Amino acid sequence: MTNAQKKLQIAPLKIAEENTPSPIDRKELRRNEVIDAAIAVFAREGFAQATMDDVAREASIAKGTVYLYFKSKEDLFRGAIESRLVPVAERAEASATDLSGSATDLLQNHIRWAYEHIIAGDLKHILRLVIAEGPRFPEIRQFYYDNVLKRLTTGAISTIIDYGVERGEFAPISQDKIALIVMGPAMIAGMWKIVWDDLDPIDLDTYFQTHVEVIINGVLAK
Amino acid sequence: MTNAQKKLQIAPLKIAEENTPSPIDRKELRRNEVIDAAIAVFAREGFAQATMDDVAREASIAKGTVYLYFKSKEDLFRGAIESRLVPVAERAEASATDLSGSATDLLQNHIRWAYEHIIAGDLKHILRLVIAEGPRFPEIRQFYYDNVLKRLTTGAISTIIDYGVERGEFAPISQDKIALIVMGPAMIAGMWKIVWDDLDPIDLDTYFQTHVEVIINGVLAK
Amino acid sequence: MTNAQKKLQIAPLKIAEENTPSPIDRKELRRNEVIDAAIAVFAREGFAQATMDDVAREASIAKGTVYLYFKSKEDLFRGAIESRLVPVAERAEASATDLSGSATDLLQNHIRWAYEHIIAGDLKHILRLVIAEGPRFPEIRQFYYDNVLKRLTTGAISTIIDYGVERGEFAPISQDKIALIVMGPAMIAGMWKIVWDDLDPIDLDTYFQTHVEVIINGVLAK
Amino acid sequence: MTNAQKKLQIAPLKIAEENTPSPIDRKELRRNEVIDAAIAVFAREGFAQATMDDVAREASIAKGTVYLYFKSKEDLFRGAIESRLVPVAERAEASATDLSGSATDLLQNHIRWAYEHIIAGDLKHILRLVIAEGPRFPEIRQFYYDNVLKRLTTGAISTIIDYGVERGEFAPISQDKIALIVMGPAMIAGMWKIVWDDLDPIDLDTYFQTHVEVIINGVLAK
DNA sequence: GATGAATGAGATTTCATTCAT
DNA sequence: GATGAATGAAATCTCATTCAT
Repeated sequence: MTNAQKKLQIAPLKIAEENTPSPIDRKELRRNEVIDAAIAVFAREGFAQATMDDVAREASIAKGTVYLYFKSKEDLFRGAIESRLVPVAERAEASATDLSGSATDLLQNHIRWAYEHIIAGDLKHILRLVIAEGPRFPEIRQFYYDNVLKRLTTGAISTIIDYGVERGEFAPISQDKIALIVMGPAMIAGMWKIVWDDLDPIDLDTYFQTHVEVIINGVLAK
Repeated sequence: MTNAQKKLQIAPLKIAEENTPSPIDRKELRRNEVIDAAIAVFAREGFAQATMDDVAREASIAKGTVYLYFKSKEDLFRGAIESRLVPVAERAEASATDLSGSATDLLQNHIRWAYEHIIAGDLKHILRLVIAEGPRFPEIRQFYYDNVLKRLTTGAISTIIDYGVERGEFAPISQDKIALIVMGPAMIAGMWKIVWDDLDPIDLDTYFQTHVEVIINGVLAK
Repeated sequence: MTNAQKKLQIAPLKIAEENTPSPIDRKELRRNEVIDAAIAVFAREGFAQATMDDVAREASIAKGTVYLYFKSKEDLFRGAIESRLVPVAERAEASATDLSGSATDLLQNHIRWAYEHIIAGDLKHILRLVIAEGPRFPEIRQFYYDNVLKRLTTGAISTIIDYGVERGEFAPISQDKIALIVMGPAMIAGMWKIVWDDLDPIDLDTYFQTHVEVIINGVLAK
Repeated sequence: MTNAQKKLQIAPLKIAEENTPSPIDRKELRRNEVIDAAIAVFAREGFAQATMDDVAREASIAKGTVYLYFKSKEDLFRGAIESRLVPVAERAEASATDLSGSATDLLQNHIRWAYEHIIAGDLKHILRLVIAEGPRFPEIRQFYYDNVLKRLTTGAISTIIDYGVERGEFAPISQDKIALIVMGPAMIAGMWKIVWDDLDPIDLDTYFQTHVEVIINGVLAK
């Protein structure tokens, strides 16, 4: 693509539609506000300790209103977590498609992506909630497995590893949970940031560097 | 009474009476029973969802009896977790004293120890409880940090790594949380066994093997 | 819309709807219902023996509803007693303003007022509750002192006595608790009516007569 | 009685019997210790708030031991109060026997006695307990009435007043509760000392003086 | 007789959920 | 649709009473 072409390419105007959104959009919008509030409260308090009042207050609505969008507290918990995981799942899906070039680079980029989007962002709280409440919420546990962990273990990372092994770039590894070994240090860093960071903070940049070095050295063919 | 008489006085044989322990022992014993029950219930239900009735029923005692040993549910939670961590802390303390021979072997043994005692045993539940409830229980978070994590990060593993680096056996690594990177895969495997093992089980033996291989290759000097 | 139109716009008549009070009024109303029930129950059972269930049942509402208006049983006790004392305090305040004419008449009227409003009415129960629970409720003790007893001892009666002494109508008396001596017989009659009246009833009319005669004879200058 | 006689009158030696009292005495002794502890605790906490543990601790015995002497908390309350009232009742009985000399003096001495033994001593706490709990303990209410109030209203004071009226010393008064009017200021002073004395203390000496002056002036014939 | 661990009924309080306005 | 007052089931915790030692 030349510069000339670039200049001609004009994105369509994004006109901010401030005026009344359609009823459906409005409902969707409000639902999302409730979810945002719910995630904030659940992350802060945990599922059992959080109250519907907390959620309503966080969303600046009345308690009864929450029940217009979710039929129970459990339903809200499931809905909130699931809605947050969908984008991750989609991106995770997309990311492992083009297997080309250095497997080392692919792996490193993938780990970086996890740090940037999960560990440094809000999604680490979802992981913690699932670890904390998963045993009591089979649906959530299942959903997290289907959308995150399965994609991790049988998808993305696992695929890259296989690709690296095929190329002779990585040592031969036959371990269906290799993705957990590769990503474990990142996940634990996320938990640490939530629970212990104020006692003894992790510097994510250097931690990430060391993590990548150790793991990639660890899988490289000798 | 004369000295002669004194000398003749022979203390009666102390026959170990197994059936009636001293009151102090009995109290300690009962306290431990309550703790065992509490750990089981908290591991199953989480702190907030667990009820004192559950704990009492698990220990086959009346609800009020629990309050003879712990003054509140929170106190029971703290007491139970702390009592379970003391032995770990002590063993962890002792384990890193003799730095001799191959750093690789030392490291491998240490990782094996963690799998055998924490991941394969009950202690993984403690880790999960601390991740789940830590933010709401500063004392527990602190206690876990002081007795487990600090010993892990600044003690044991960290010491072995330094030793390996000095010997030229390991590549130079300067990362204060290296222990987390080294142990992360094990910790996450523990969480997995609690939450997702029935959906997709981890074979701990082979997982451990791969974990050790990758990590030790990862830290070895080239 | 033009100005002309605006002028023609006439606000609809506000017909006082007695059946649907404003939300604020309703809330205040309900709060008062709870207080009425609470006073009845506390007077009957005392603070410690009264249960929140009793109060709720007396008010014909659910147990939880009481907690919408008072955050604890103690709070309800304080709130109920204080709300009952405000009118007394206000009237007591107003009553001692016009010092004119016979001090004897003023004093007699004041004692009569106490019999009519405190001893014959419900307020004697408040006095009993404060005597019974005061030591454990510093705030209530203080509140009763500030609003009733201080006004009695340094206000009202005390002022009338001083006025009578100045006029030469009463014998010189210097006793800061004279009001207690003057009102003591009435207060004790109130306690009697609550505790022993069914065993041996007091005829308040003649008791009041004798009380006034003795006390006024007692303070008159000879 | 002459001085000589006085000197000759020698009280018998009171030999302290430190060695094991008879079983019956010992039981009585222990029972009294429990009662002392109970009175102290009930006075401090009220009936409902006091716990059997408090009483046992105050008496330095085990909780179960209290039940060897009293079959329930209510029984202990009744027993403790009644045991404390017996001496008062007996003395009150004895005190009104010799009607001779000035009725004014008799009355004054009787009021003084009340201040010295009831208001300044511990017995004011019994009065408060009966006012506080009487409605819920018919037996106690009855007992206090029979042993204290009836003797007060139909006995002692009442008799002195009648005697004074007959002598022409007192104005004619026909009021069966005159004793309450006469003693009311003292009783209220007792309640004040328990509940409000730290906020605004009563000086009992001058209060007593004024009380006597006002009441005796109040009943004197003009 | 004395102990104090154990009991369990009953109290206070919370909070998810409903529903009249 | 939105509200928030009302509900009542269920939780924590207390404590009078019992009873094995």
